[in-house]
Amino acid sequence: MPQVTDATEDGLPGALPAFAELVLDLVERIPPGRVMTYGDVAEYLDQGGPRQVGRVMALYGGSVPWWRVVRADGRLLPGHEQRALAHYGEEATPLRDLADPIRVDLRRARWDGR
DNA sequence: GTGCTGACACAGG
DNA sequence: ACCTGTGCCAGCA
Repeated sequence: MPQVTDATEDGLPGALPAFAELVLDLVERIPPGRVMTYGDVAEYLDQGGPRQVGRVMALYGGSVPWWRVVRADGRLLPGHEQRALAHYGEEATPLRDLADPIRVDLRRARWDGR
């Protein structure tokens, strides 16, 4: 059926919470070389908060370009820096440093959905 | 219903 | 650069 099932009801197995769907959809459409902060994602969706976004990413982030979602400081996910750095190299994401805590240059890489 | 947890943000030290 | 406390909201035992 061409109709889109409302995933708000998690009665079906494999169905994700509505908020999770929104977050994943948004993250998936972040263009290469760009990033969004957790707070930005929540603000863009106009619901939930940074923590909820983080939780969704922790659970389902494995299916989306999670490296395009960083902290407000531009810092990467602890433990995944190496992984994200490899992607940044491919997507030419502007970085601020390479020695100290690897940080993204939000000044240029921040994506606001436009 | 309560309480803890979490891939956060911000302010202070 | 680091850690701590507080506020925020959703999911789960």
